Parts: sequence; C-alpha cells; structure tokens
Amino acid sequence: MTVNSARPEPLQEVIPIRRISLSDKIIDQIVDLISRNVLQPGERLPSEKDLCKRFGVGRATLREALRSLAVMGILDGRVGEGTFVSHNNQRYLERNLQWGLLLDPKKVGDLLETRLMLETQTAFSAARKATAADLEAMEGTIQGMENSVDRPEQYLRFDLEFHLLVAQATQNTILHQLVSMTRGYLQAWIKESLVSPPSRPEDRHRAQTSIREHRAVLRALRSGQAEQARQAMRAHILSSSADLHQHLEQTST
Amino acid sequence: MTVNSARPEPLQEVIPIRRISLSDKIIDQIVDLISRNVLQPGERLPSEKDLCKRFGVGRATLREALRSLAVMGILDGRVGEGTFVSHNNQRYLERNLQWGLLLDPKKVGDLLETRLMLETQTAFSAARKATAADLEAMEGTIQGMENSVDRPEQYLRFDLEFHLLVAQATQNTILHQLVSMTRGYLQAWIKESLVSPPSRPEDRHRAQTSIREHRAVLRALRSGQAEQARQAMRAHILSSSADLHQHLEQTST
DNA sequence: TATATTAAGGTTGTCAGACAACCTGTAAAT
DNA sequence: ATTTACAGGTTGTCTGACAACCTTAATATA
Repeated sequence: MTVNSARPEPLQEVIPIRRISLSDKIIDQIVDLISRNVLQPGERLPSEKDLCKRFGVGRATLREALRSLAVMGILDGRVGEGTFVSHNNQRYLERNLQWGLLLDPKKVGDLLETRLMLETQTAFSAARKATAADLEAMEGTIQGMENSVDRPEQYLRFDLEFHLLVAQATQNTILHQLVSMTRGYLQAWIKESLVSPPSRPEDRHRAQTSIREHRAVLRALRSGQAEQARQAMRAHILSSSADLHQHLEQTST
Repeated sequence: MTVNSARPEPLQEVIPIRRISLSDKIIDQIVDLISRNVLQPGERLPSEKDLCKRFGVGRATLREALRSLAVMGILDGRVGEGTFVSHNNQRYLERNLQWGLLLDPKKVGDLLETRLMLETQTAFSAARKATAADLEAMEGTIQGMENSVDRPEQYLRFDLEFHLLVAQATQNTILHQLVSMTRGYLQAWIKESLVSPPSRPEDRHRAQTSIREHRAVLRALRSGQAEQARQAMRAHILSSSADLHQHLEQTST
C-alpha cells in the first residue's frame, strides 16, 4: 500500500452516470449473438413482431435498435422480406471510418500525408506478396493509362485502379479499405484540379511522367524489391501531390 | 481505340438498386450539418417535435435517425434536456470495444499488420511535431502504468491513452482517427487475452517489459530522433502483438 | 397441361397519439 | 430568504394503424 496505490481513482470528473436505454441493451444482445456466431452472416432474423415478443419491448424500441445496426452495416433490412445479418461484416468498418472522417474538417493536407504513408507501406508489403495475376492486372491498368492520356476522366479511373490493385496485392483487406478510402476522398479534388484547366498541353506531359512513375513502381514490385517499391511509390505520390498542393493554395487564397 | 479503351464498363453485376429510407436521408443531412460546423460540438438540437416539423417526418422515423447517430457517439440524447452534438467525438471508440469481437481472426491479423504500420509512422511523425505538453502527458500515462501493474483494466487504459497521445502529437487528425480506430477494435481482443488467464505471475513481468518499451519510445520522442522513435515503437508493437498472435492461434484452431 | 394473372398473407417503413420518467425554472409556501 | 410544489418541456417507450413491398399459392386463361 504505497501512496500511489492508495489513490486508485483520481476521480478526475463526476461519475458519468449512464442511463442505459432499452434499445442499447437490445443492440448489445444482438451484437453478442453475431459475435458468438449464433447468428451467422446472411441469416434472417425473426420478424419484428416476433422479436418484440421475445425481447418484451415495443416495436418502436426494437426498430431503433435494428435501424442503428443497419446504419452501421451490421444488419440489412429488406422491405417485404425481413432483416438479415449482413454477410460482408466488412462494411461496418468502412462506415465507421467514414463517420469518423466526415466529422472532422477534413484537411486535405492531413489526407495527403496519410496517403503518402499508407501507399508507400502498401507498396512495400505488396512487393512481397503480389501474385502473377496481380502484376498482370497492374500492367493492364498502365496500358489503359497510356491509351487515354487525352481523356482525363478515363485516365483517372485507370490510375485509381492501379493503386487499388497494389493495395489488394497486400492481401490485407483493412489496408485495402484504408487506401480505397483516402483515395476516394482525394478523388474529388484530383478530378477538379485536372478538369478545371481544360486540357492544357502540360497535362499530356504530366500524364507521361505519371505513367513513367507507375512503371517504376510496377518494375520494383515485379522484382520483389520491397524497399525499392516503397521509394518508387513515394516518389510518385510526392510528385502527384505537388499539383494538388499547388491547386489547394490557389483555391484557399 | 484499342481493345482496352473499348471496354469502359464491364457491367460486372446487376445494378445494386438501393432503397433509401427517410431516416437515412435525415442522418445524411445531420452529419453534413455537423461536418460543416453548422452544428457545433456541445450544441443542442431543436426538440424532436420541432425537428419532425422541419424534416416533415414522423417522430418514429426521426428518432430512428437520432438513435443511430447516438449509438455511434455522434449525438447524445439526455432525457428531459434534449439532444446534443457529442463534444468528444471519440466516444464512439468505447462502443467499438464491444464490436471489435465482430472481426474474425483473419481480419485481426490484418489489423495487427495495419496497426504496426500506422503506429510506427505516427511515432516517426510525432518525434518532429510533439510539443512539451504532449510529452508531459505521455510521461503521466507511463507513470499511471507503473502504478497499476496489478490492475490490468486500469493499466490498459493508460496504455491506450499513451498511444493516442502519440497519434495526437502528429497534429494529423486523420492519422489520429485511424490509430484510435485500430486500437479500438483490437482493445476487445487485448482485454480478452489478458483476462482469460487470471493474473499469472508472467503478467507482471510483461507489464514491466511493456513499460520499458514505452519509455524507450518517449525517450526518442523527447530527443526528436524520428527514426529512433519509429524503431522503438516498432519493437514495442511487435513485442506486444506476440501475445495476441498466440492467443489468436489458440482460438482459431 | 402449361403459363399468366390474381389474391392473400407476411414484412418492413412510416405515421399519429398517448403515457411515463425526467429535467428545469418559476411561483407559492414556509 | 430558503424551501417546496408545480407546470411545462423533453426524451423514452408503447400501441395501433396504414402504405409499399415481397413471396407464395390459388385461380384464370391459352
């Protein structure tokens, strides 16, 4: 019993007395059932009327619980059919991330920094795990870019596809989602910065440079040199971010 | 017009026709208001009756939207007072502690890999941006760990707090969110793996080791040596992940 | 008989009204 | 002036009802 251990709880703030609503309890129970695999993905829950009787609550209360779980992507309500356990429990992670990110005044600068980190790391990891099929698909997207240097819309789709393929090659679904998400948010800005000056001659040059950078990344991935892949991706991201930064400062001032 | 560019849309699957419920639309609107800071943290929303008239929906529908946002920690309903915008948007982390169990073992492995990447990078970035206040707060959490080596519950809270402080020190809100999220999901597993064998003697030893690792990270951050901070964090994460990996293989078999 | 149409029942989505539990501020009583 | 009681407003919950929709089976038609 030292002095320190005698102060187990600083009581830093007033006791956060929590009023637990009925729908919260229902949510906890359903989540528990799913996590224990009593309710399996794709399975249909009993009807709302039935669930009301089992839980002993009114339909409004039950529905508030079900809707909450549906919004998070854990359940999936279909009119006229029933309520089902979402088979891709993956989606609720994505939703949660979106809610989290939406609430912040999402600074594009922070996003760019995060993207740099994510993508350099995915390149590193992908160099070790990419399959022949992955590499072939990447080659296809690069050819797609070459064939659409004059169609920014289409070019961007191939560009995005390439980066997603790299993320997919890591075989880490969460990493893939994070990359997909950051790209998703940035895509709007990228598109704007590319479209606003309608097809300048520099765009063609920029596209050629970008394609060379992509090829460098792919080359490193092919040879399985992780560190080299990271550097190549880093160079590409920094290079492509420069335009965005420039465009940002123009619009913000 | 090559073969590649002639295949713009594979029409891979049937059109995912989506039925958008009214409460979903309300959720979108409210989230948008909050993200645009029209509704600020701590602010009180109009009463439900009032909101019903504004949105032109019934109270059940409105409540399903409000409850969904409340469950995610974005809103906070208080009986007799009103509904408020949650000021600590990190409350949704607490809830995710339970939902972490929804992830299957394979995804937990992915999460561990992702966490390693995120946290090593945050340590690197934090070494350059951490303020004196940040460092002092971290010191406090380490002392908290030392004073609670025999109370796993409390120890984990300080542990979590330390890592969140490191993320916060990067001054990158998105990075901070991602670290919060990954830690949040893992926390459920960490807790389970610590509680299942009730207070073995090794736990004390593990805690001491963990504290040393944390100190090493803090030392590197203090001296502003980014690369050293990354390595220290990497060592710590790998060391602390070992237990989880072991626990994972037990449960998956 | 085989196919198309219709009807019935069940299910979710939404609305309206009501009551309980609760908080706050004000007016009344001490 | 302090305490008490009350009234109004707010969220939490229940009940009943109707619309939109899906599935299934019975019915009508070729």
